[in-house]
Amino acid sequence: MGLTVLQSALFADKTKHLGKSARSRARLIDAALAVFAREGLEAASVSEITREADMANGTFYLHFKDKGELTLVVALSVAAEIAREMDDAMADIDDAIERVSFGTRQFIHIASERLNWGWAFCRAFWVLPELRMGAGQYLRRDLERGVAQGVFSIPVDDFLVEMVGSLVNVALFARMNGTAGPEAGSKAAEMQLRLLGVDPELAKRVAWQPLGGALSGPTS
Amino acid sequence: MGLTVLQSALFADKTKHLGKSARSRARLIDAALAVFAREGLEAASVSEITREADMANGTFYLHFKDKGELTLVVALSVAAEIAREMDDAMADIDDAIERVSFGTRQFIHIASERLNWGWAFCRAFWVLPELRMGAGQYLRRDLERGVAQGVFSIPVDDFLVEMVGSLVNVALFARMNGTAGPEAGSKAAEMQLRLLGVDPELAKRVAWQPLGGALSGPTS
Amino acid sequence: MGLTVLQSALFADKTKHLGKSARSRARLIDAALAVFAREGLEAASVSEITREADMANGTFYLHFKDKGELTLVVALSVAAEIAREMDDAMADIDDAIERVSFGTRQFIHIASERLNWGWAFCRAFWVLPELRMGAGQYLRRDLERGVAQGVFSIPVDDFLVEMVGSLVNVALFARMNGTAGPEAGSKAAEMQLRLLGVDPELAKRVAWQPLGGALSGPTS
Amino acid sequence: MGLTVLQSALFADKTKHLGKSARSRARLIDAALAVFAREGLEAASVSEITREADMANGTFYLHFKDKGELTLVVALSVAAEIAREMDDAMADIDDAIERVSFGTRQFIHIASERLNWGWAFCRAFWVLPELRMGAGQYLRRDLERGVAQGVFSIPVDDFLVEMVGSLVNVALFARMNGTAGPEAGSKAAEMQLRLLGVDPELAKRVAWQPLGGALSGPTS
DNA sequence: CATGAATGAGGCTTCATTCAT
DNA sequence: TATGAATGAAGCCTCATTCAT
Repeated sequence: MGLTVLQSALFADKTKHLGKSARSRARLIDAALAVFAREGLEAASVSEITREADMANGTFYLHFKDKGELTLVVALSVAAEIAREMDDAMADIDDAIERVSFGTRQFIHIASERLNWGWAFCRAFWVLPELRMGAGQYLRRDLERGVAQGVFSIPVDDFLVEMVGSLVNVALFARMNGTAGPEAGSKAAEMQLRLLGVDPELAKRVAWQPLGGALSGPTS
Repeated sequence: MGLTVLQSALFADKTKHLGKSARSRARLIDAALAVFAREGLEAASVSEITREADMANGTFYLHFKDKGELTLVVALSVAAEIAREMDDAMADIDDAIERVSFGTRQFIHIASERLNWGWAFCRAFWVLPELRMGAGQYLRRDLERGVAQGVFSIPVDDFLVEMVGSLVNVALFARMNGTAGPEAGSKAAEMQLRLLGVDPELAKRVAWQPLGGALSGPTS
Repeated sequence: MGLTVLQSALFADKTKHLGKSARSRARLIDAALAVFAREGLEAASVSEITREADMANGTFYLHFKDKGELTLVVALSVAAEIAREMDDAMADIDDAIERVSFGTRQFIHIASERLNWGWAFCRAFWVLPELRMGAGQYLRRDLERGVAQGVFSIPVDDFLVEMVGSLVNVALFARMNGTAGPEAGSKAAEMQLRLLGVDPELAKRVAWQPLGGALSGPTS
Repeated sequence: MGLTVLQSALFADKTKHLGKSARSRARLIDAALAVFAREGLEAASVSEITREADMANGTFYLHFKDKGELTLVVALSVAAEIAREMDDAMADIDDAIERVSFGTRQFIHIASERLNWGWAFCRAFWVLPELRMGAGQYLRRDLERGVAQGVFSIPVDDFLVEMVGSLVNVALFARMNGTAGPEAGSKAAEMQLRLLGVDPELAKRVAWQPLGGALSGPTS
């Protein structure tokens, strides 16, 4: 299960039925993802993105007001897509402990497997508050669920969400780096659960249990 | 105790007795800190830094080979200075739990109190591996101490160090943001200790106990 | 027949039928020629060239990777154009003595008559080995022809080619200087022939004979 | 007899008896020679020259008004020194043919043997009219002598001097390049003599005869 | 005389953005 | 819609020269 599952045109593929304009826009988003992943948000230039998308330089501004707008759109598109996939996969998990564990592992899995997403996400995370907010929404609900279920022993507030959420991003970063292997997700999940007050034994058990068919699921 | 304690020329102040060149260099470091804090590492331009330092553009290159060299020097200078101060303050703490707690709180305290240091550190953290490494060294020793003392129940490896370390940076970030108030340090420390396996009650007690005279120490 | 036959846009003129981009590129080449002629290769700055071409600074890099690339392109364009014209004019000259004489005279004539070419060539000659090589190819063939015809009494090698070739450049230089008048070509040709072993009387006769209609040829 | 006879401080050595100022000046000239030889006239920067001379940057302007002044002084110093040595060596040669041959061979020999002189001379030759003039003076006298002796069959004028003189420089250039070996001097001399009207057989004999003790003379 | 820090103009290059086609 | 040439501000860096010590 390597990192190099080739998979281009993630967003463009979904717009075959839409107008030409929407398709161009999607192609730009895909290209931007690739370039962001390669070079980072600031280092990516509009011309490189359009070159990657096989378009003329000026076409960019028909679809986006700004480089900044593109950045946002790309990040949120990725986040939304990941969220959608995860919602699907997690729809019938009730236990907050399992949800947090599965969510973290699954997220890291998806992001690192999907070409360009992992890096793009890492690169954008600390720069785009919108991204952190968006991701935080999901996490927060599970944390609150855990408190309600009496399994997390720590009050949920923005700060907690940021801290627990950042652990996911840091683990993803290590994964992309090569600093950490495929076990990064489990390790991160275990740490989160310990932090949240789950018994260490249980945390380890849940975080390292096989992910089930979900893994091979909607990876595209 | 707000964030706006005016305090310019942190490094320049220490070089009054040195040659003119060293003083100019220090002025550049201070100016860079200010600009990094305002705009981030990449967005800071040499001309803006020299303008901030009231120098001619070319003077910069008398003191640094490169913008990259400056970046490194600034980050490591700050890190070294913080490390020095913290070493002093922590010299006689033996208990690993206390060390981790005190270290985290004190670090956030110092960095957020010193004009520009907090932001500069946050901005540099994810961009400069050297910085993460350097900070990690210190943390790792305390984690290993905790394992040796039998108070931390999780094996120490690079990944753990990165994760626990990142919590400090994330908390500092929230502090600088205004997302978190002065209690950020205690909150972060408490979470770290929980993650490491310290009993939640103990973690809370240690993380929130008064910091002692250290706080009023060398904050400037 | 002075040196100041106004004649701008030598390359641009030939591209009226091509795309806008090619025309801009040609304008840059013409401008570069002018600036090279005025200031020399190294002293010419991109901004001065674009100013001469009435373009924005950045436009330059749409057409050339580099100042170096431009330099080469300009030198080789000129050389190629001169070579083309000379090939045309010399196609039906068989006698090596006449070829060398005519080539030298014609070259100096063309280069000194065409606005900027003379100086640009002189300025580039010692700096661009590619230019010396290219010019050397042509000369060498005529030298070898002369040996084959039994009229040149000196073995042809790289060194000889460089020496004989440099005489052309030196004469052109003197012509541009104003040190030498329009007779520079004949004088240079005569010296070359003497050097090559042609009888002095014959050398003088050939080198000074009227150039025929060629002179009034494609000087534009 | 390689090109790498180490020989630093050519001018500085002669000023031991002079004031400190004169010695510094001479050190700068030597340093400039080295840098010119390494990088060319325009590429040499004042700071590199002073660094080579182990002096402070500003000291330069105590000794020279300008970078341009230095350039001139360096070139003329070298020329004067070479001329002095050659005058010595040629004092008792009467025959113009021998003088031209010996002069050319000896000049190339000295310049290519003396560390830095060869390159510096080549690099300066086309840029400094003063240098060409100076060298031309000497050559002209021998050419006129040859005409007077009835051995050169071509009228002496500025143009001839430039052409014959340039052959020396071109040969030196090829020598420095590595394009030509130690025989460059003889080859060049032979060509000059042929050009001047000397019988090819005689030209060859004279140009290739052993140089005599002169060679081992003042080469350092 | 000498030092070496400082200056600031100017060179090369990139890039977000506009605009005529 | 799309193109791609053009723009010009801005970034990094070098270097001849000046000046306080």
